[in-house]
Amino acid sequence: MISEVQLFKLLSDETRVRILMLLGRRELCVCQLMGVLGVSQPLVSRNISLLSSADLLEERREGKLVFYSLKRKQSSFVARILAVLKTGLKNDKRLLDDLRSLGECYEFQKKTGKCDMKTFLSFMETRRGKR
Amino acid sequence: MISEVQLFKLLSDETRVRILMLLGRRELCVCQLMGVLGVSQPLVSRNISLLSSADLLEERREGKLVFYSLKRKQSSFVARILAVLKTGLKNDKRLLDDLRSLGECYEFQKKTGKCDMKTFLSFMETRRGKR
DNA sequence: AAATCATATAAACATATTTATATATGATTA
DNA sequence: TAATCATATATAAATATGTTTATATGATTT
Repeated sequence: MISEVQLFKLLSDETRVRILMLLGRRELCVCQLMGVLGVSQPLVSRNISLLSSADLLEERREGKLVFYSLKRKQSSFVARILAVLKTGLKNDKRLLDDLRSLGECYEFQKKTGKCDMKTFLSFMETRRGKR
Repeated sequence: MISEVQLFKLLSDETRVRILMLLGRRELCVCQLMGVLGVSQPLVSRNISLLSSADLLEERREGKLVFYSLKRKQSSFVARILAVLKTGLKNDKRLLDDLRSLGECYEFQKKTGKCDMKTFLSFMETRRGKR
């Protein structure tokens, strides 16, 4: 029962759920998550580390960047819970907003060709300001 | 997203999960839960109250006893998560043990004809001692 | 090699949660 | 109505968690 309860503990934080849902779509580095979520870098790193400890994530290094994504192969329990969660959040306002930000972030990257944290963050700031 | 995260928060405690799984089988009063779980009365009451606040339980008064059970009609999200959880815990040692205790508790009640907290608890104690 | 950048970790603090202890409520029975 | 029983709640102590600030690491570029 411990592992099941442990999973729920991880899912009982909004930031982590948002991260999981984003990483389920596409791999992202910490700075991109910062931009999309609008939270501090240590907070992203900390939560990533918690999720990693539970073996939920995969990581891939590319130069200085570390790209994280949701592990494809999960235990059936984890897979089922995440599937239910994904369905349950299909129309969640906050998550839809995150996904939109993710799209914009992706466009911005394609345009600038790199993941420059500073410019990226300031871009996300102005975008956020527009709402 | 708040309600989903809130549900996970409730499920991130072993005592509450055990209570939920038991109440999914059969309605139980606080003193029976105490006996089966082997935890204090205020702890049972507190967790029952948390679960009730989230509208997960039904209650039925019968004299001094209050019988709780898992609400039949749940939101589809809650229903799905609980279903996955139940499946995931099908072979959980602790839960199997609880269910066995529940059976014995039920037998004891049928025999004595009432839910007498004192005698019931001491009965469960001796039972627990035997292992 | 020095400077810079992305990420990780540590330390400190605030807040929340769990649990136990003590007490209150509300129903029943003597 | 006094006593007892089942349950609820208030309080307090212990523990855990989330978040920020500051610092460290490890890689890259100049």
